[in-house]
Amino acid sequence: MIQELKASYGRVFEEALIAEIAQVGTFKEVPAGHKLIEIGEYIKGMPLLISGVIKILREDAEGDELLLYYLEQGDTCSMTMSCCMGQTKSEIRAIAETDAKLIMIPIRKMEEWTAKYRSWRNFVFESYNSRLNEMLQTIDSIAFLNMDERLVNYLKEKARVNQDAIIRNTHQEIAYDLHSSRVVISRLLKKLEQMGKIELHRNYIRIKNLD
Amino acid sequence: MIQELKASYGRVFEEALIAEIAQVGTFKEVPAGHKLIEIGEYIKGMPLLISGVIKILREDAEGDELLLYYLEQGDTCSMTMSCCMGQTKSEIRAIAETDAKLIMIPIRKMEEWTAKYRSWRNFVFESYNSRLNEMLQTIDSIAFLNMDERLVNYLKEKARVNQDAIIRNTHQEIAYDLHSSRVVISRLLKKLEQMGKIELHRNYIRIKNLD
DNA sequence: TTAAGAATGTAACAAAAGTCACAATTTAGC
DNA sequence: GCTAAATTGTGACTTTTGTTACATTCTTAA
Repeated sequence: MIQELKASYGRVFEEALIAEIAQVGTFKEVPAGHKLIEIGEYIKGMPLLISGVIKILREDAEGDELLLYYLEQGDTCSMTMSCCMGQTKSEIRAIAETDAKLIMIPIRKMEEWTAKYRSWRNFVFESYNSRLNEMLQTIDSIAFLNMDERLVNYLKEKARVNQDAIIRNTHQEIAYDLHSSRVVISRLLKKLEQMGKIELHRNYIRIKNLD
Repeated sequence: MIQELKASYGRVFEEALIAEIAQVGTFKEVPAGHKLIEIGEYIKGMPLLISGVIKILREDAEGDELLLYYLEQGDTCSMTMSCCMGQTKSEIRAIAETDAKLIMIPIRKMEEWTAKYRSWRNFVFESYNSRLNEMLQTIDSIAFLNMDERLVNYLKEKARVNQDAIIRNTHQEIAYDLHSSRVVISRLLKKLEQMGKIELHRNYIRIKNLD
């Protein structure tokens, strides 16, 4: 565990903190598709992502979903932090987008380390920061863009986090993430294909040029 | 200044911190409509809101606006914090919704107090927390609700923060906040009036019953 | 007092997104 | 192989939202 910690967080945390994390943290490996946190659940610990991608979703009362953002290597879940602090239930769902490795930190350590380690404070603040900015981007998308532009951004972002020009999703799954309907997504994807920007196949989409 | 600080933050901060704030903070009083922060500006200090209401807006490249949330007594601006930390430009615009009193804290004190005062740490975390949750609510509104429901929520929230059943705005101003068009808002307001939920007047709206 | 500007009301139309229905094709399990 | 389920394509239609145009009323400033 120490090696993986150092690889991902060696430049972020000081030695002493790394050692503490290795001592109290528990290593966890989850497969793609695994649900890490469900809406309404109480949080057991705070995750530090070592490798892989986690997607964070919001859901409304009717069960309609919306993709908020992705967590990548070196990220943690601010929502989780906020839940830990207030002892409240989770407002979001977290699902492994790819196979992922992470380290779970017990909640009680958070406050302790915030007082003790400057690097931990910076990490926590920067993390909150990134999440706030990602939320702003999400808001920009749904407030200011049409569905065709949101779809293009979605495909780009998904290709980026997975480092793969092939999007392995059905139209229905994409529709869920964007909180739209399958028919609408199929229609817009077909248009993108006709423009030569993507290639459509069953169960996957090849990105050719989305600029 | 000490009295006002104690009234708003006496139960939040310990004595020693209150004294420090009084020492290094500068008191500021601004009228309704005053612009506190503009998008792209660098932040000079961190505001602690003593009284009044501040509205936080997002704007896209074309200049289209969207109301994100309101800050009330006891709140601070997490966006500002995040900007201070990273030395980046502001992502949002802040405008006084009512006359407001606030105390500006120099940036350099933030990191110092985070290490020194437990109550400051809690305050900062809770503040980030509140803002994340408000952003989530904003996302819920624009992603999951139709404009008529968003309008009702807007009127309710505005009446709540101003503690006034009279909304002193033109339809155009409401349209800007909701990122819609004046005609659409007029149309929906007229419907609400016909349902007996509000009364329309020139330059103001009286809320009768929005439940 | 009067003209200009601001605010609101409203009809007609256009665009974006969602819904329904059903066909065609592929895949998986028996 | 065969059937059922999953996936995609598409036409027709509805709903929601936005746009354009213009009338009416109120306010303000010359």
